[in-house]
Amino acid sequence: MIRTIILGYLKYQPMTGYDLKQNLDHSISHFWHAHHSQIYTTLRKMEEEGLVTSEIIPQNGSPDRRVYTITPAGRKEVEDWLNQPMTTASTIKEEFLVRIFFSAERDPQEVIAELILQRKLHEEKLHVYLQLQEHLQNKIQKEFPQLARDVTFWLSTLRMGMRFEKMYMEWLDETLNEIQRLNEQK
Amino acid sequence: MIRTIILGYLKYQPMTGYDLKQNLDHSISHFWHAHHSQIYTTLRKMEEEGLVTSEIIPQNGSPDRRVYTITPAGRKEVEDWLNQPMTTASTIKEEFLVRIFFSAERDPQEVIAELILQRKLHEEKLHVYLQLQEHLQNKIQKEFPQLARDVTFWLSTLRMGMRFEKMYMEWLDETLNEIQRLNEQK
DNA sequence: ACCTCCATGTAAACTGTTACATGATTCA
DNA sequence: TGAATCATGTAACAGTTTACATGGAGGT
Repeated sequence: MIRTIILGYLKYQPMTGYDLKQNLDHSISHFWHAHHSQIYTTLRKMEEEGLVTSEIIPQNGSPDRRVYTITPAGRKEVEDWLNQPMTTASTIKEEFLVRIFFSAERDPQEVIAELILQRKLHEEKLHVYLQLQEHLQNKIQKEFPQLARDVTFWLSTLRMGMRFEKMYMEWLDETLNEIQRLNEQK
Repeated sequence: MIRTIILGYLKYQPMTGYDLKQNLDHSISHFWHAHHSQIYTTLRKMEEEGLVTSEIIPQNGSPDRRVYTITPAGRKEVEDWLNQPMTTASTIKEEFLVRIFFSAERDPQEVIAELILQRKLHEEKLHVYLQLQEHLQNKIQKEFPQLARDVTFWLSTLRMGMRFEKMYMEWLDETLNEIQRLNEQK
């Protein structure tokens, strides 16, 4: 997956591993996170496979920048992937739900404290998404009108992020109430 | 993670790798999926580490069953994990959002078709959750009253699943409308 | 005759995370 | 003086997926 994401970005313009990491961290990382180590090694591997080429740009002081450019073969790989529709619903991996699943015997007060903490964390995420949305709408869309169509799609994924966080918070509230009720019954 | 999940299950009763797989497939797999190969190898590793013990139960015909039992050290591992509250919001990996993120240049009709297919798939998932909910409420909860408290927590995770699928469907509808609008403008 | 279920495993490949490692510049 | 940013990489490990492999029992 990270290969496709890198290629998808390089379709816009040549970039270094560092640039890619910066870009990811403010966009796709919200639904597909990657460490810089993975990005650098994947870029090297893709260069061997002829999907990207690289050129070293010397810097005054500090390490040289290695700028990667997508090749026609690289373009083909992303496009083939995009043209092959997804026929399954993606499976999620949600550690917090695993915890709740096995929490029946835990001290309810500790479970409640954990739910409250999660609520705070998800609220913060929602806040980040709201700011990103504003940034996309008020800066990117105006400064780069040629990206208008792309921004529409980026905003869609952001709206999913916001829906997700709101839904998560509602569920946390619901679960909190339920555990409190369970506690009072005894 | 799969280690903890296995231990969490073995706390209820001794089980074989096969049993674990069956159980997972109808519960936790909705938010943490595992293949049988991983379960079998993890069980072996955990036996070496003293977290579980195994006993072979011969079958008439067909392979023997290897039944795993949790040890005190195993119990401690799950409990320690549960007592250490989670202090981050889990990061999601949602392949479909990656696709949407990079879909600006795709043929809108194909994107729309893919959204419609996803909608169907998520509707089916919701349906499965509804059936599981009914099963938990009307069978398990009545046949095993000693599990009442556990069932409450299991139902909570199911409700998250249902909220998630509903939210996803709403987002798909929203996105579908938006792409259609985008298309008509041109 | 064929499919599904029961039941177990190994091996290889792929993917992802954590830790180690360096070093200049800029800002508080 | 110390932290953050720019900029790159390697190595070891952990976790996950895919493919290969076997074979009886019971139902259609």
